[in-house]
Amino acid sequence: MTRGRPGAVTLTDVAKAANVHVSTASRALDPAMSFRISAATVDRVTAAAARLGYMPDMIAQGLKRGTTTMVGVIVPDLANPFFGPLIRALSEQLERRGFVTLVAETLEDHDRFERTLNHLLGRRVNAAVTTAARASDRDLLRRFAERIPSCVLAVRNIAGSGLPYVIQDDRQGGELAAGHLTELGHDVLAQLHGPSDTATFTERGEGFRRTVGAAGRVEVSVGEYAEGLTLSEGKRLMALTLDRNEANPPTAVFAHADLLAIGAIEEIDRRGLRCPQDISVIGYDDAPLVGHIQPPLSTIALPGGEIGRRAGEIILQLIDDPAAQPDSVSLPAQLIVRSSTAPYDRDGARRDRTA
Amino acid sequence: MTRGRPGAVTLTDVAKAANVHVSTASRALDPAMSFRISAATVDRVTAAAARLGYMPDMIAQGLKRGTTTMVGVIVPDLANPFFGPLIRALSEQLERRGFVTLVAETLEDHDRFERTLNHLLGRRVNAAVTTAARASDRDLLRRFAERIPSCVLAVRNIAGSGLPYVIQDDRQGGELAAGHLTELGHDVLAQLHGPSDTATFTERGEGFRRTVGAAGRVEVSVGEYAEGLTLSEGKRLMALTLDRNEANPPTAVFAHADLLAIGAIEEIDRRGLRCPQDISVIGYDDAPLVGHIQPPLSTIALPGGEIGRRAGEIILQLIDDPAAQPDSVSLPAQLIVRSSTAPYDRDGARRDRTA
DNA sequence: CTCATGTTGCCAAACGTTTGCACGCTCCGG
DNA sequence: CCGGAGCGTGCAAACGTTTGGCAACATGAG
Repeated sequence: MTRGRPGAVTLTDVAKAANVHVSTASRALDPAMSFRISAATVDRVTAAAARLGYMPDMIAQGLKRGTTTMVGVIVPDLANPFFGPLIRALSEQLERRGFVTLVAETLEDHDRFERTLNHLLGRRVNAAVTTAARASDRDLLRRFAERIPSCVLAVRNIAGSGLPYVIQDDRQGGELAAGHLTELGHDVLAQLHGPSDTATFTERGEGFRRTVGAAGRVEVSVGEYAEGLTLSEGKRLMALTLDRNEANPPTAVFAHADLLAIGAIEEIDRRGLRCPQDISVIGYDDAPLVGHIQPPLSTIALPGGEIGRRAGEIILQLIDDPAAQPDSVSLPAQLIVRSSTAPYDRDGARRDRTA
Repeated sequence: MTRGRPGAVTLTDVAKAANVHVSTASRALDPAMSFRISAATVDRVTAAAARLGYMPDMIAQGLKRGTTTMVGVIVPDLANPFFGPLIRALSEQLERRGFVTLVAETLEDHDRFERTLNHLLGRRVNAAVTTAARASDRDLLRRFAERIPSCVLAVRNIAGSGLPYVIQDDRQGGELAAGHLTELGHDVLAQLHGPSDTATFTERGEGFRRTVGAAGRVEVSVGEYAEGLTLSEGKRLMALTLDRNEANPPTAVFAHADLLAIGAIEEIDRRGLRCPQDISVIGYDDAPLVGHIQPPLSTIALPGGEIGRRAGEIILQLIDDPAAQPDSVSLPAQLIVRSSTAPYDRDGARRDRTA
């Protein structure tokens, strides 16, 4: 016995009402098939369907057609405002073609990532885009990609996965951040590093480190990574950075995410220091609202909407032609200077230190 | 012919590998049914399933069982950071029981809301929670609720829908805002009103208006509503409020959402006025980060996470027992005073006005 | 009048599961 | 030794669709 929704009107009901066979009804309602059916019949069926309020059962349809018109999107953290615009752009893009979006969160946890992937697999999604992949997920991802018609990586690329991606040039982002800070005259800098094991962040880190080195400045490091892109991790890392470098404190820090940056500023405030006068902080993402925080955050713009949109395009392209080899895209990074970064004030700093 | 995923291993494959009938395999793998099957067989089937990497097809399962273990969640605007924590709490709650979350966005648009509902209906979701319902959606919602086993309204209640809800006492929220502002000595106040036709906002408006009236203060109104909870709408409404009340400008405004408040502050800045010295602004939601903006936003806390969690609980309760009459909940509002509201400075204001 | 041709709609199988029913076996008491 | 109980398993129908194949019928040409 089935627990079918009471009152659910099925195609059979429509067919009966229109006095045709269910298969005829099916074809009449399918624009791609209705050419085989006489106009009169099509009208009759359409009318009956409308009258009864027929609504195709996507589940049955999915079973038969092998396509569920669902796409999964995996993000690390739904509470990070950066992902809102990304998800929106993506689902807007897909909705136009009748696809619906399944969102899931990993919280940077490998097991959780795997569970999520399995979930999507079991639900036979037609496509998936993940913004949460880490290097250790590579094999997982490959097995996964074999069984999902189209997968794309967004924001975070995984080398050797063979999957198309839509990312930003993270190295360039790191370089931009470093360039900005060194131009402001900062001599000792630090990074608040995003989760290890993720190309996105190692690239940012690399780009930054090299540029700082090339400029003859010094980077102090605590060798710790954020475990998530959250305020509290930002505070923690900032505290660590300050505590472990009392002898030679950095005057500028590059946080790999806006949320980390804001947490860092909070910690700076808590210690009675000021941003940007005592310490400049630059973030990454240009998430919504960060231009309004105190102080308005300088950051590297990572255009979530654009990324979502492009990822959607690739998905669609792949769905139309599974054999297509879509071009991956790497967007240029863009520096946004606001007020959380300021020139290094040698005298001001000295004054504070001796006060 | 089917376009089934290549390499998808089905229950039939498992059964074959374990030398049992497919029905036996099905039972062996279902904890609720496996008591009818001998331990040896269960082991054999489980082993085979593991070996082959079997993964049940939720689509087929959904078709047969009439349950898809999907729940839809409808929000007005994914770019509003308020909803992140809500969605997270909800999906965390549901994930534990194997449900997966479908998110959709309405952008405050009735047609879009209807399309979304139909989508969810067609996909046979087991439950839905909407945070985007408006009064004009009531009938739609009722028809919908008849066909979805469990529906709950979150954040926004719809009178007469008969659906359980998880909201906040919005009237009290409005009262709190008004109380705070009048206590600070403001004599002429204004509201930046959320979308019309939505109880949530009319309640907030009512609560505010009455309290202001009871305190003998005056509320100037532009009779316009925000069309969405966005920065730009906040700017627009604030500009309107200032332009139309040049003779008697408000010194304090109550925005029905943090995003509106931030937009308002932006407009205030743009005009060379200062918040809170010239105009106090209080928001609503206590969305992530608003405590960090400039100036730190006073607001009424609307606990998204808590609401999501409670909505999840109700959903689960309803799923376990469709006849249950779950208790709706109305959370108390809480005033969060930060720095965007300040005492009315008669002299300062007069000085500015005559300057 | 017949036959090729084309149109229209019906039949039935299939997608991968679940589940009521019945079958066959073992065991045990009478 | 028979009969029923009880257990484990297999059979087949069903969930709501889609679709290849075919039957039925009409049309027009030879």
